[in-house]
Amino acid sequence: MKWTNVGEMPCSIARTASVIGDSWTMLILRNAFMRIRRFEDFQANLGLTRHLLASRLKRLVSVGILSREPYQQRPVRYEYRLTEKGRALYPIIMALTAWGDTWMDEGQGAPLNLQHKNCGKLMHPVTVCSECREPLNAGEVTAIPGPGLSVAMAKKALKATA
Amino acid sequence: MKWTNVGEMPCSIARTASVIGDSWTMLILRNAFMRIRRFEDFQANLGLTRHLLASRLKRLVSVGILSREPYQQRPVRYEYRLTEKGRALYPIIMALTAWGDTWMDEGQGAPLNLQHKNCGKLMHPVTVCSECREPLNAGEVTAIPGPGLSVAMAKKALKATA
DNA sequence: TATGTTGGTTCCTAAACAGAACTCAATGAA
DNA sequence: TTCATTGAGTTCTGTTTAGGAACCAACATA
Repeated sequence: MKWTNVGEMPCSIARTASVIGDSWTMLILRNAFMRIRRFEDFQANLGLTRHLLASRLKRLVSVGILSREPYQQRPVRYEYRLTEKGRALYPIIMALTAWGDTWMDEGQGAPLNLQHKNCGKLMHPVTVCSECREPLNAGEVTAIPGPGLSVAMAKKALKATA
Repeated sequence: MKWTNVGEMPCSIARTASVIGDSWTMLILRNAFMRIRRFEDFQANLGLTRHLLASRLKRLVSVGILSREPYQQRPVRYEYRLTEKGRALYPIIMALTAWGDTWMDEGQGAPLNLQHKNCGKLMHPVTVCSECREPLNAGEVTAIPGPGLSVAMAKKALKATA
């Protein structure tokens, strides 16, 4: 299967990965969350090729994660900002950070400590159940077919008939 | 910069992305969390090339996210299981799922609903502050240089001198 | 007029990927 | 005994994508 088709799978992880699963894309987003907005700044910070940066930014704009807006006229220059959809990726960024801090620190502690502005304390992100607020662990969650799945199945059946 | 060097950046997201940032890798891990363990099953489920699957599994084993263990002798056959380090990726998988459910459902609702075994309710994962337990949003967290950063900086300085 | 800034694009080469076939060892069935 | 099957890969052959560097366009500054 080509990577291009993965986004069509009836799986939220596949769909998410099809959009941000690319390696550089995650780092671009991390920089976006750190208030980096301009082409040159992304490039300088990440050191990826300009070519690749241009293509990734274009894709993120096309899926609505970033918006491209002029910040000056004459000459007109654009900057890339997270949209609401983009800002909603924050828990993913947090989860990546937390895992890296714990498991990839090479025994030297986290490169960055996190402080929650609201409560003022040094913290780390925790993923909890929306209902009982207990932390979630692997194996504690059951997946039940949802509305999006039956739609996808119906589509697939239709395709097979045609 | 080559993608290979990204893992050396003093950034937990870069380090995490260097390991699981690859598109197929995330889907392999999702399957691993769904109790898929064997080469053929991964391949049938994901439809990626055998070549690529082999290389991704090898990498995941080498970084300690999966372990490769024989499940039978004569002929000896191996299966891939999440290690503790691998199971710790669960919040990332959850965060990806939650975002996909909300933003990539194509208006048809989530493909899968999630039920928390412990409390029995349909739920979605929420990322909260470990200290005050409030949900975290973009812009509410400040990053402060941590121990891992100074170590990385010192190393870099040393390299530049040499 | 020369130089710099920003945000890209073009070109060439090197690496990675998709798809299919092939290997190998052990079993099972005819 | 011979043939087919299973599981876990590896090899082969194009096609895509990535990396690196140079180039372009529109203005601004000296």
